[in-house]
Amino acid sequence: MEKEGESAPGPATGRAERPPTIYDVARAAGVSASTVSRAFARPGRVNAGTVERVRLVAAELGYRVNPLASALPRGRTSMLALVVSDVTNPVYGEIIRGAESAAAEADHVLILIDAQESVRLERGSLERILLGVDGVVLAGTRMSDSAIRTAARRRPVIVLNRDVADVPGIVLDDRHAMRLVAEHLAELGHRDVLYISGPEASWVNGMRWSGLREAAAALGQKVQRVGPFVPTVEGGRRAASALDAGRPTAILAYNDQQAIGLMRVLQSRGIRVPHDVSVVGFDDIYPARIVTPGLTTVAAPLRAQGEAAVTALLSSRSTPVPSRPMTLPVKLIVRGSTGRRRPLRIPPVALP
Amino acid sequence: MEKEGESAPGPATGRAERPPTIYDVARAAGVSASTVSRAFARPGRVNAGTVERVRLVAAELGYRVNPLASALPRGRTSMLALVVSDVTNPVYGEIIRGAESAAAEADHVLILIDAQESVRLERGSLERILLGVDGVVLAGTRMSDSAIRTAARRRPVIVLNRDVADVPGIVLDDRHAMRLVAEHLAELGHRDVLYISGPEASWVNGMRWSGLREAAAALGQKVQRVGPFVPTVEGGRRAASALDAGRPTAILAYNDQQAIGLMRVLQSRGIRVPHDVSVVGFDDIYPARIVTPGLTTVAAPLRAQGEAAVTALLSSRSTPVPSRPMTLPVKLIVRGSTGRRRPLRIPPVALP
DNA sequence: CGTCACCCGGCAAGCGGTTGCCATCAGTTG
DNA sequence: CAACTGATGGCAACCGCTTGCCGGGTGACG
Repeated sequence: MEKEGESAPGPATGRAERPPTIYDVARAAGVSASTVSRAFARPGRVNAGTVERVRLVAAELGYRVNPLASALPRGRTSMLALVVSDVTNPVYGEIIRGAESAAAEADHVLILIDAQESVRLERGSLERILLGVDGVVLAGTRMSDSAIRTAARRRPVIVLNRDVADVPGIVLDDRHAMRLVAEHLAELGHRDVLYISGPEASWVNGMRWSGLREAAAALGQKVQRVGPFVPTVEGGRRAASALDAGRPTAILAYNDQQAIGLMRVLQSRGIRVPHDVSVVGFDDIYPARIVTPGLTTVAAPLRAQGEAAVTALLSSRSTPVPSRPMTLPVKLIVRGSTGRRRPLRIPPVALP
Repeated sequence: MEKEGESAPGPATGRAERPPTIYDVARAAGVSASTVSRAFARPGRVNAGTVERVRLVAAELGYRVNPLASALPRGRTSMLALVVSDVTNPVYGEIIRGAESAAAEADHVLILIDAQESVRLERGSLERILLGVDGVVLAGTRMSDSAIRTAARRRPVIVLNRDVADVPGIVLDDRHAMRLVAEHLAELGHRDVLYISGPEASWVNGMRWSGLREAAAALGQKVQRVGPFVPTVEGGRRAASALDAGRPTAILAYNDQQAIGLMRVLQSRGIRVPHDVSVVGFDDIYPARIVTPGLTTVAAPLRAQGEAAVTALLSSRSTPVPSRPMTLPVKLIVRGSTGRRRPLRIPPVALP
């Protein structure tokens, strides 16, 4: 692709003209179309000299193999899809990166679909491209288990952070994460923890809540939860209004976005973090380290998750579906938003 | 390997089996394949009752039109590509949203390509999908003008924030933006402004710098610039080391990411923003409003830009290429990072 | 010098839809 | 009642590329 036969015959800069096909190249090179095809698809099958000649002529003509046409008989497109529930969520940035690089390495292109938090849109887009790709990674999908299974029956699918029967998945060790959080808070003296729920349809939300309860129970902490709230900064802001409930000294949000939104409202109300209340997030997205104070949060190996997803997808043609999803490790990143427990004084607040 | 002519509209949850084609549906519905094709592609062309019957049978069989197969003879895939230089940059979030919704409205799917700041990857991916989509939006591309033109010759292309001859583009009113910034700073008494450069290859970087110089000259301000620095938070951090140069009382960064990185370093050095120095960004990405102090920045109509790009792309088949790129308006969002000029005292700093 | 295993290029049958063109057929029109 | 028209469905030729199969040409081997 660096040679780039820029010397295209059609100097017109307007719209596309009919691009050359293998037949055009074949004629110009004095060989048959099959030879041209082979020269590109399986060079070893053709005499080296012929390959070179064909390639040369092709370059002169500005020929490129038409991916659609070649995908049809082959049955494979060399394209993978990554469906995310919301591209504007920084969590996906790293996942995308990981997936993209693994795909590139395997000589596939990764196409990204943004569901914009809409199940309808998600299903629609998925439906449209499903047959056009070699496999799909579902990240943060809002679709039902059965819808996911239906898709998985038609093309290899791998789900992130969710356990769908018969569909391979990659999840985080939420249970362990919750233990880390509970222990950290316990060490700081916190005995009342509030959990801010994410979407009800979220599998991880359930995992985190039950993991937190379990860990807290083992440490003698009391936990409560409020929600659900949307997994965005705005959701965190809204959650602030539920704070009087339970008088927690520490709050764990479903994700960093919520935690950040929450902190902002608290601070604007004069409630100091972590002096008056500690806040913990989940994901360790970039903004978590630029807010003041820095957000204590659970770091997930997002990039690795993206890579693993694509790798698993590509190997799934040969490997049988493992019955249990792959679990990735997490760690706690302690920053400024958590501190020693203080006498509580959170006044009831209401949204403006 | 999938000949396996087993019976089975099989409920198996394994890998994909050979999906039904229009021929299968045709046989089951007692019509010809063309009728099935038309029942989906142009329902008006077939008797309403027949359409319904075909659709019913198709649903039972689980038939879906194969997008690849239908795209081949039609020459159109109903897919548009949006190539961004770096998905993790929040700027693109809104652009993607806008593009996505405009595409969805036109019944197209938007596929996203992340160039990961790599020209090689960008060209490679573009090359791979160019013939597989109906058009491409290039956002923040690092490719050369000639490479862009070459692509534009093969498929409709539209560039964002760049003016490439013969290729339609959508840019922001950088000149006006710079005037707004200069005036705002002038009102606050600033007479020395430092511009932090973005990538040299960036067209907008040049536009902004010249726009700033022009506006500043008209207001009797002195401007200097340092750089280039990468357009990320990290780039902003690095730029902090160049601050002693020129002793500015106000700094304009290439984008918000840099501005944020810069602010963080300044603050960690005990330099107060805006008390000691004012900072202005560009783009108005989400983090700009969650940092402390809030970042004064130029707001670009990103979403509208994404929408306009797709709209222009879809209509480009009929409309000739406008000689001048479309220009979108901008406005200045004043937050806490800019304030009245104070007696200067920025000590030289060096990176750790 | 006859055989045989390769090497190589060509032929042609698809892959799954789309669509121009034609044949029907029923309903109109004069 | 004949000529005419519009609605429908089928036929078959692609779209551009892949690939199983075939056969001529060669060098190696016996």
